[in-house]
Amino acid sequence: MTTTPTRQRILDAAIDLFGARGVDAVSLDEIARSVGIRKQTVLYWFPSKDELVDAVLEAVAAELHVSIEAAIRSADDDPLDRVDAVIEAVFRPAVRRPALLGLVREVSRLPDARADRLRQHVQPLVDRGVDYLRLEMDKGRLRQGDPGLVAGLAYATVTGIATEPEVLRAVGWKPSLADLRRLRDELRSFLRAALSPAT
Amino acid sequence: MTTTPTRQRILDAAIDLFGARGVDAVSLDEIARSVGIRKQTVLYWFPSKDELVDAVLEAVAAELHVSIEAAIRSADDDPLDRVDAVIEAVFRPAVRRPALLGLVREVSRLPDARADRLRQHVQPLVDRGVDYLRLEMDKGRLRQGDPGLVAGLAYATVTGIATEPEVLRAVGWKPSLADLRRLRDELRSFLRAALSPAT
DNA sequence: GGGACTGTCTACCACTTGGTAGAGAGTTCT
DNA sequence: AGAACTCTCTACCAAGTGGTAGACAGTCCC
Repeated sequence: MTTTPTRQRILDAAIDLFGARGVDAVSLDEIARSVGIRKQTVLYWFPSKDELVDAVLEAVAAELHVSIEAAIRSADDDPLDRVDAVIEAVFRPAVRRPALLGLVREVSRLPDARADRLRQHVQPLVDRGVDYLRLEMDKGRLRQGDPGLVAGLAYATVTGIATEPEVLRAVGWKPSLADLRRLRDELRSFLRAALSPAT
Repeated sequence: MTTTPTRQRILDAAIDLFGARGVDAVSLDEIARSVGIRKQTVLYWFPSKDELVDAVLEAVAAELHVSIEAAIRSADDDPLDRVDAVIEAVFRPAVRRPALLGLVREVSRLPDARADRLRQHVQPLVDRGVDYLRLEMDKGRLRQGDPGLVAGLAYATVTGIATEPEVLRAVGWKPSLADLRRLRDELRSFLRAALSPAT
């Protein structure tokens, strides 16, 4: 039998639930129920809720890391094309699993200690991205600005739009495949315009 | 005596706590404690937690509405200047009270019924904004695009950056007054570039 | 003065939370 | 065969949740 092992099933369910409604609002009982086991089995695999949260965040970070890394490597030299590739890399898994980016947002309400630990994990990726932006700005292939803040703003745009379906509904957007494509294209134009060098 | 009335003090505390940590993670007991009263007094003013949440959301929506409305009226004709003014209008109250935009984000995890009600409340403002963008796009004073999605993206950028201090810390930003100004200026350039008509 | 009203409180209640203790069934090792 | 190990379970528990009932003091109106 190749049934997914219990641990992984718990992790999957936790990603979806935590991402959709927040860590605090989801109980171990609810996670267990959605997997079809008892809460105590959850606590067997993850000795406490805190450790489950850690494991979930690490898994998500790793998944996005791999996806982004691959996108950058396969894109060609132009920095705007690379930005496109990263958007694509973040968008695809997020569509398959809408809760994923919601989880990223959960980080901002984590206790400091855990947030620090997670940031250390992601910091090298961030630093490389920022260095890259600075380099391309110097070359004149991206609009001048503070590379760190520009990176933060681009990130905010992508995660913001992906995690606030309410906003999109307010402007008449529906979660269909066609509208999803429209959104992706518009996001691409938006960021290209925001990042293109002044003419 | 002109001490703030109890009801208002409860509302203020609830805005801060809900905004910082989410509606689900904050108990009535905690709100009461932070005001210096008992939970039952909270329940006297707001018959249930749900009604408190409603009141909090409505108060925040009203505050932002007024602030944005005033900013638009006082800005001059150029659409990019008006966008600047709106950013300023959203930024200033958000700095004075960091939890404010966090609360806006809470909307996306509200039960549908409540979210709908709140959206109805804000819909006219949104519609006017989108119509305005469309008009200026037609005049060629803003970059062409889907006005609704562009509005959503700009909104996502502003609220995203304001509600994710973790991200900013990762790129070396500190919550000082000088850095705050740098952030505001960078946000302004970013959105100007994203919205300016193609040359 | 006496009743109605207002605002805050204490005392509970049923329910849910994260977590502990340990039983019991299968499997693996020797 | 039997010991050790792995996994899932039932049975609890203390603490906290949103909410109800009603006592009590002060003020206002007649």
